[in-house]
Amino acid sequence: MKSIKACNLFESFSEVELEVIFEKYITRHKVFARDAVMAETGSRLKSLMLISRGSVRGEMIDASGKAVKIEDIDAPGTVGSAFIFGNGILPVNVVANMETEVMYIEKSSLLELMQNELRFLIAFLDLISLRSQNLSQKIKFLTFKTIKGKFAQYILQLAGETNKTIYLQKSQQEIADLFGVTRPSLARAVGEMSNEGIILVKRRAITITDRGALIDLLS
Amino acid sequence: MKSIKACNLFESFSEVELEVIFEKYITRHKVFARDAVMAETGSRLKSLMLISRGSVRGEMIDASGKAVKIEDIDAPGTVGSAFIFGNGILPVNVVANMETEVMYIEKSSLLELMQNELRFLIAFLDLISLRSQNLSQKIKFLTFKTIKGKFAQYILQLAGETNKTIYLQKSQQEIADLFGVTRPSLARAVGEMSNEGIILVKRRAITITDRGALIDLLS
DNA sequence: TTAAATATGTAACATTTGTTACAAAGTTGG
DNA sequence: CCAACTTTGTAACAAATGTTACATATTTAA
Repeated sequence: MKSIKACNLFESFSEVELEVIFEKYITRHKVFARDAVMAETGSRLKSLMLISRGSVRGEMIDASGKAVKIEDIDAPGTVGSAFIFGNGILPVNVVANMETEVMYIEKSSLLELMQNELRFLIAFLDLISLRSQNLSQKIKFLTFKTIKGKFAQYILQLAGETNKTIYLQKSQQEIADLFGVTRPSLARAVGEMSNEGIILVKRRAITITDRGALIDLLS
Repeated sequence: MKSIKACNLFESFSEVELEVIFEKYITRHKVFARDAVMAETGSRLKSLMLISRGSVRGEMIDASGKAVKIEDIDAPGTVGSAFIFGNGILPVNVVANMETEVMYIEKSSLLELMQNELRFLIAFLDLISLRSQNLSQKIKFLTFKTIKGKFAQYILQLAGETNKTIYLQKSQQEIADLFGVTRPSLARAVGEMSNEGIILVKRRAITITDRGALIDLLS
């Protein structure tokens, strides 16, 4: 119960209200083992999945059968909010990263809740809107043409307006995966930016020495 | 009136019903000249914009001030459906591609309509969900590594399991934008696939001659 | 119908990124 | 402390994509 309250969807509801909602609308829940496929690409979603414990990933499968991770969603979170409406077709496989517990709310129940509870309507609209906004941000990021541009964007974002020195929290490999590039290519780009005097690199500590040049790399 | 009916949002409503909605909720409208900025990055949206005539584009401005077109929205369409909720901050400049007429519906009116009219609620959820799904698809294409792979994915999806010949509904430039590549690069990739005997290209008509090779390109 | 605008096909060359391989620097567990 | 492992730095070469330019085909508008 605490776990679904933690989902943004329900944060405005009291314990008592949640009790009622839970009784009325959460008709089933399920526990999946690590690496279990919880929902398959191409299937039609009939219920929203509330992740109350654990973590899942969305994987896209290309026609050759290779899996590509698109995103992770950890508890407490929701899966499928943007796919239960529209055409309803799930574009990813949803796979459990670890033992994961899921509660289901039927689409009809969602509509009922939205019509009866303005708070829920607003929370749901906020949820899918935020998701949309995150996707937009990700596209902006993927659209940066060069690796240097991506890295410039990345460290400028970490540094904010004023900071000069930041410490990378991810390994080169993880950052490369985030950018959709290879690790040596990222290392080379960082090395060149260092040689050009734009940044000062000491392993994971990055000092910005020429913010203007970094900004130029964005365009 | 006809023009707002054409928006998916209102297609289930009769002329008479629309008349009432129009009177009650459309409190202002405005005409913008070509290249006029209709809404600015960072502003807080208070109303949904219904494009009843013309065409607009969303432009992102990077830190160096350069504009990058993210998408076009033609009449009849809506602007801001995914940004009026969530944090409410518009991430793009909305600019008129030509003389464009816009009608506004306040956020509060939207909520009222959604609570009172199930058809409208579903139409709005469908609208923002479809948008989300389009963004997901774009990310999918941006993530495929080679242009040939992207194009293979694209036409396999259009062709389905059985079709051999498809007709591209978008121009090379539009497809290139979707992929995040340049138009000549896309043309070259398509030309090479044609030379390799994988597909047969006659302008926008594409015939799949070697489905196996297409699938190999995905990995 | 014709001129203008738009879309497509193609080419040469520059740039960026991938691939592969290895060395050096750091980290971890015994 | 040491050995095994991981992460980072670097290089040479291959492959993919971008850039620029122009010709040709098609569509649109006058």
